[in-house]
Amino acid sequence: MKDITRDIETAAAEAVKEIYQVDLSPGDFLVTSTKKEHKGDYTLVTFAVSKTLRQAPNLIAAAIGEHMQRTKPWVSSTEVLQGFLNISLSTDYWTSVMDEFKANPDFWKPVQPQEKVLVEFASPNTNKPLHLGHIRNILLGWSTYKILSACGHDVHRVQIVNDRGIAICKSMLAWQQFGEGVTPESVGMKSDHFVGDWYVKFEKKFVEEYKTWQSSEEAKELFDNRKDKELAEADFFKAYKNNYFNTTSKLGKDARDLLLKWEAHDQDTLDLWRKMNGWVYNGFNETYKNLGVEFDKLYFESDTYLLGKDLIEDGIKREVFYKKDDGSVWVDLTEYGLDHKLLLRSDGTSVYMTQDLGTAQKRYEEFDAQRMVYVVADEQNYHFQALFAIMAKLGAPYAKGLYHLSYGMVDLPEGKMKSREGTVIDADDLMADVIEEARIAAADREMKDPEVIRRIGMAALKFFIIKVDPRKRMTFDPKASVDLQGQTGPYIQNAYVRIQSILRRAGEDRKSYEGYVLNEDEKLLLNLLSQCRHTIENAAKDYNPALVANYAFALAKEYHRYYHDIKVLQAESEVAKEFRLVLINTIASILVNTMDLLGIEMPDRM
RNA sequence: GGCUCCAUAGCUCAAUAGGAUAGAGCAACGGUUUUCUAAACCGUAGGUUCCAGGUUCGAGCCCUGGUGGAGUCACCA
Repeated sequence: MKDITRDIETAAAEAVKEIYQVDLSPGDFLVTSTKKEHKGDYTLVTFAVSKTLRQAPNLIAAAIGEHMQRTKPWVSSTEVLQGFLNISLSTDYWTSVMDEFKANPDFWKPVQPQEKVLVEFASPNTNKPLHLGHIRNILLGWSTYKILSACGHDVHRVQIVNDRGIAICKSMLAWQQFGEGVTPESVGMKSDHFVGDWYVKFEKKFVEEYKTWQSSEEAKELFDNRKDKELAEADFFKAYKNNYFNTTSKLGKDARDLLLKWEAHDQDTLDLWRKMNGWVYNGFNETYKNLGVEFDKLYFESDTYLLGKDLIEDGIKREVFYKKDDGSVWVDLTEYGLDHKLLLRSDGTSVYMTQDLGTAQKRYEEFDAQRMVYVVADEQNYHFQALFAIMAKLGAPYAKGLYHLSYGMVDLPEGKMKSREGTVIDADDLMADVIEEARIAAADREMKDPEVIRRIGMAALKFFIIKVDPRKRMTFDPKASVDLQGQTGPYIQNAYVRIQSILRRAGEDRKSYEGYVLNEDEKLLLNLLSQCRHTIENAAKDYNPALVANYAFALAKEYHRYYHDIKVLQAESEVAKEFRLVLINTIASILVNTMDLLGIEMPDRM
């Protein structure tokens, strides 16, 4: 497989060995694309090797350049600027690069020793429908799965569904008390939204109850006896809300009773729980389908929340963990720069961490994965540091392969999304909106195919989110997310569509392009194509799909310019036309493949 | 308050591993279509890369100190 950068590095190493009698490996050199304002295709940077070779960078560059020109027929000319050696490659070399791409349709895929990898993403709670934050999570998870698969790994997609706990009990209780037997069907509502509405209903009723209680003697007395006399009444009751829920509230007690009954396997409660969660899953599945994602295995918290206790027992025996007098179990993570973490409550029940330890172990046993990736928002950074540290301390064989793909929260132009203020953007609404915008934009165009319009709208949405570095917090501007021009998904789709249009007219018969002399734009495009593999490699190494997104955009941009300047079907010669047809066909294939890594589908016309 | 992360054009984002004169898009202004799809292309304008030091041939990137913002620091999940 041709690797231009590697060829240059190797040639440089050879030159250094002959001229300086010093052994350097190809990896010791830095090769970049030559800046547009200078002559040349690739640039060898010699500053770094200057010390080892004990010579000025410009002299080294000159010497290597001279040697390359003498010994490598594929180097047509070189030029030295300070420590930069700008190298121009011969036409033959460029043609041979095109030959290789043509002969190996998989040239863009990195080749890595296969590993078994688990990617966990989505992982919703079952009391509310999915929202914008889930979309970022799901796109990152899906794309990570795609990218790692392209690298040759065996990747499995899993999620853990938070299907138990007080939250779903609130929805259940509200439906039970105020629902009068309505169902999603009877009211004609998407079923996860239906359950979410009962959760909201509970909160509303609870706040009403709380407000009423605040004027009671009991509440007044509590407020008068507050520790901090400076505290205003509103602030006091805001802070006391949780306490009220757990101690005084009738609704709070009912909800907690429901949770206790669930834990005691009360049949009626389990039936209700199954019914409501079933509604939620139907709704989720529709959303996943619209997003174009699927999973290999679902873990349910109701199955896993008791896991991990034997790991804790084992840890205590081996004195990795310790037990306090009250019976609670802890681990000391100060050697990792962290704190002491609780693993079991004094009453012997689990906490979140316990469950995560158990789930990781279970997955490892089930999948035998070398790597497990958790796509979870950065608010849980500390949790995952602790989780991984505990695994390492336990000496788990898979500890080294654990990775937290941590991503920043999604903000709106007005600030944070807040469910209490109703500013959370719903996933289903959002998808419907972007598709509707695409439909409106297509109004004065010929294309009316709903499937194409769907792809365009979804491309706008997905690209807008996934082009941003996952680690960074991002601002989601609903207006900008439906843009179809500029640095967008549809812009890239359009580049692909333009190519398809040419290829349709060109017919099937392909002849030789031998002897064709490439222009500068074509070298640039080949150069970009050759970088695809490195880009995907880096994206896999860093778990960063944004790199692929930015690459696809750069390629589309370069192609749009080429399309504008260079004619293919009316080329100046037969060889030019033939070469260009192969070139644009390759570009189309890279565009469709890289976009597929992002979960974005291409239309053939738009 | 401790720890972690972030700060780049009016706005949203880029910038291989420390490499040349920090790039795109949007918004603004001007131009391009009898031509393979104008969801495109070209141009103009826009920067003390938060501040102050340091490291070196070279710093948006590394180090120190500050400023501003976010997250976290539950026998919550």
